[in-house]
Amino acid sequence: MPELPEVETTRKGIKPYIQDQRVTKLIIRQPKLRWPIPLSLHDMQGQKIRSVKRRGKYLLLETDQGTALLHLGMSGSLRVVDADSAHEKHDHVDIVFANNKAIRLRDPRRFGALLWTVDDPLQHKLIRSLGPEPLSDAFNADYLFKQSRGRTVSIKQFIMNGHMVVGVGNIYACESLFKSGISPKRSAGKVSKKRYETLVLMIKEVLADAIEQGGTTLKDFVQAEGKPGYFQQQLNVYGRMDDDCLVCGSTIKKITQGQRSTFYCGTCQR
DNA sequence: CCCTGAACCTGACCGC
DNA sequence: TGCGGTCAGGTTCAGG
Repeated sequence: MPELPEVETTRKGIKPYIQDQRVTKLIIRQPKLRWPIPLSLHDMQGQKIRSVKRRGKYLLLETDQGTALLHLGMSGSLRVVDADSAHEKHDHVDIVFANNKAIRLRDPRRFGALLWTVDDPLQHKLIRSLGPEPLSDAFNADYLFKQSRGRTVSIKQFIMNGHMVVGVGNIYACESLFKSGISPKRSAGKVSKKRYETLVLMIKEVLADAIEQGGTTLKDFVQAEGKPGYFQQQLNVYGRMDDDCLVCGSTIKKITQGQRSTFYCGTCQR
């Protein structure tokens, strides 16, 4: 489910409820996520949330004693609920706060993660080697062009690689390439500098627009307060196989790249 | 280092 | 209604 805009939407949604709030209780109904939830996470109890940050698709809940790292995987969502409200299937964790609110992690497929680190979270193994934030100045055409030289992978898989740039998942990779007029099949190493200029701009534009719209709700993404996102109304190619291209009218195609579906317009994208 | 494909897991949907 | 196959918004890891 969640790419960067959905995670950022979630971050913004939970922050007002938990910033400076003290964790009173941790309820772990299912510890088996991508990795087991560590017992040390209980050290979070009694701590105040000092900041609610995001790095790539990871949420960082910082306290004085350590930081919770939270990833939503493919099917995860976080909602703010009343602490005593009834949980449903796949509601694996509640982090309960002194204000009687809780953030509740639901993740049917359990590809998400919830970890605890007492060290600098940015130096954590999973975070350390991540590429730049797509909306930062560090993510620019010079950088991406240099990284791409000599690489034979498709441009689509290249921009989805979190070590190159974080946060660009399957939907927004497809959409950014469409807006850039670049074929998803082209080798990353053969894309010109000029086209990387465009691509970087389009990635930034698509992600920023999606954040403004509260993310994309395909089936079950919800914001922290339970509302869906609205960016799906602006999708040009994702999920539109056999539909007409909104720009040129030709038929949108679907192929598989790196075990993921890619949607594109063979006329607009070269 | 680079690339590819398996693995992790559940649920929805489709065709028979 | 049931059954099997396919697909799904992510990422790590093993092997070549």
